Amino acid sequence: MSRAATITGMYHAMLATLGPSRWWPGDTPFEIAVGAILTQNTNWRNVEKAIANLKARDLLSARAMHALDTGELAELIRPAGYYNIKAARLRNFLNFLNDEAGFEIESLKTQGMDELRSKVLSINGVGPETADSILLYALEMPTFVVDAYTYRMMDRHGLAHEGIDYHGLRSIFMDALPEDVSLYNEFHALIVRVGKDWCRKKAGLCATCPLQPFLDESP
DNA sequence: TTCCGGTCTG
DNA sequence: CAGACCGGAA
Repeated sequence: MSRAATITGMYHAMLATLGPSRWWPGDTPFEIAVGAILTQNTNWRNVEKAIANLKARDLLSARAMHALDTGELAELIRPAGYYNIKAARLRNFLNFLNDEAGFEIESLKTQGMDELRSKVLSINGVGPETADSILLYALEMPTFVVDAYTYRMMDRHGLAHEGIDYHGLRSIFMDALPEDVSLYNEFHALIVRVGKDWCRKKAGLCATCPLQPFLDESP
């Protein structure tokens, strides 16, 4: 089976076993973008507490957050961890939104994806995973999100050569799949669920994993 | 007490 | 390349 067919098969196996994910957690594109930054190197549960702090004070808007000083913002997002550096990164993102979109994140949708992606990547504190999360989940643009779970899953299944970088792995998915926002959204969500519950960093639970049929040693 | 997870800087 | 940045779950 070709790698592309295998990847497609893994998607259908995960979807059949786990059901649809209904991602991304977030009520608005802006909230989703904030969540994408807060979740860097952090479990989503911690991010939810930080988002709740902002919501409880009616501060979950670009203008309101921009008006906070970085120290206040840091305290509010404290539960997400790395709160000092993330406050600075959020500020960089808010400045970008102000300059590029007049604080209206959805106005970014009029830009071409590749051009916008490189602009977002140029924000200090926004790396490739965060950029793709914002483009895919907040702006509904067809870019594939790669994360630590994606690396691990592909490595364990022998589908990514050692030392492959972010964009190499992203290309594997985007070359194998049709350009489809809903598909990329659901695929990443399923990978996260499998990564957390089966393809764990230590002691992967391969025997009961939805992707067990795709392991090399399996029949 | 250890484990887990992105990005930047040195 | 390694180190810095953090909280919460296991």
